Amino acid sequence: MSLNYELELDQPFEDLRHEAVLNIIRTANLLSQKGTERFRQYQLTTAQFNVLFALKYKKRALSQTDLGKRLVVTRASVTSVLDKLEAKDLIERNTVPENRRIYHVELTAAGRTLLDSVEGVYRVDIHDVLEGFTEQECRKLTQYLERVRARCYADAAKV
Amino acid sequence: MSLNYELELDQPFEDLRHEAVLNIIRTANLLSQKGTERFRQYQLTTAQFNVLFALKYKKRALSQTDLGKRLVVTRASVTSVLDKLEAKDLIERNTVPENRRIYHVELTAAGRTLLDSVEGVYRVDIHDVLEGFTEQECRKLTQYLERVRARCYADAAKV
DNA sequence: CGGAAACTGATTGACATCTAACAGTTTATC
DNA sequence: GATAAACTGTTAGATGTCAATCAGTTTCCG
Repeated sequence: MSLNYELELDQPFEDLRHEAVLNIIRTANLLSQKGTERFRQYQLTTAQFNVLFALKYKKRALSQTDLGKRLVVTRASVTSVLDKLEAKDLIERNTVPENRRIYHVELTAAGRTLLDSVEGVYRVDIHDVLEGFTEQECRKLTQYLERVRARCYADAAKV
Repeated sequence: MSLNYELELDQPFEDLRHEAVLNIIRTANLLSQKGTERFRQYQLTTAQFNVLFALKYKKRALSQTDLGKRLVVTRASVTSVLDKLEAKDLIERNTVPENRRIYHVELTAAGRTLLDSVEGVYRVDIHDVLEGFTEQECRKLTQYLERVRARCYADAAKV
C-alpha cells in the first residue's frame, strides 16, 4: 500500500526523500498502534511495556534516569509511568544507601510474570510483521535506518 | 550508531526481525523529534504543522473527518488541534449548506504565509537527513517499509 | 571546611492522542 | 412519512510526552 494511495495524492511523490521519511514515520506509527492494541489485552500501555521489558533485560541496576536514557524519554515521563506501574505492583523503587538521590527500579514477581506472558505474543507479532523478509533484507533495512539516524545526530551536532 | 550500543546490550541482537522493528520505531522517533524542534521555532507543534501541510496540498475540500483519515488520527484529535489553530487564526472552519453536519477546513492567509515559511526549512531538513542516499536506495527503503505496512494490514484483517 | 555546581526525582502546565459517550444531521428502510 | 441507523463534530477522562522548575543530595574545588 503506497503512501500515494493512502494520502489520496493525484500524482506520484515528486520527492523520493520526502516519501522515504514519511514512510518511516508512518510505518512506525502503524507498528506502535499494533503494539498498543496487543499490550492493552494485558492492561498495559506501550510505555509501561517498554519499562518492564527494559527491566527484564537490564544487565545492571537502573535508576530512573538510566531508564529514561534507555527508552529515550525524559525523567519526568519515567516518573509518571513508574507511578502507574508501582500502583499495579509490577515494579518497585528501591532506595540506594550509597546514593540517596536515586532509586533502583526492579520488577516485582508479579511484574515479571506479567511481562513473560506478554513477551511471547509480542515476539510472535514481530515475526508476523516481518514475515517474508530474508535475513539479508532485515539487515539491509536496519542498515538504512542506522544511516538515517547517524545523519540526524550529525545534523544535531552541526546546529 | 547501532541499537546495540544505544541500548547498552552486551551481545549483538539475537533476533534480526526484532532489531529491524525497533530500528524503525527508533528512527521515526528521532525524525519526529527533529521535526518538533524545527516547528517549535514557528510556534507550531507537529500535529499543527501536519494539518497546515495537508490543507495546503489538498485537491478538494476537506471535512474534519477527512483530515483525520489523511493524518491517521481520530476525529476527536482533529477537533482539538483545529481549536488551537483557529485560536491563532491560521485556519477557519467553513459551514457547508449542503451538509450541516460538517465544516470545510481552509487555511487563512496567515496560515498559508506561515506554512510557506516553515515548509522551506522543513524540506531542507528532509534532504539533510537522507543525504548520501541514492535515488535507488530511497526507493528500496520505501519498498521495505511498504512491505512491512502491508503485513500489518494483513495481520489486522486476520485477527 | 564550605560554597558552587551538577545530578535526581517530583511536580506543574501544555499538548496530542485515544476511547467512549452525546447531540445534531442525514440517510436508509419499512 | 416515520423510525432506525449511520455519520459528524464535540466533550470528558485517561495516558504519555515535554519543558521548566523545585527540593534534596552529591560532588567538586577553592
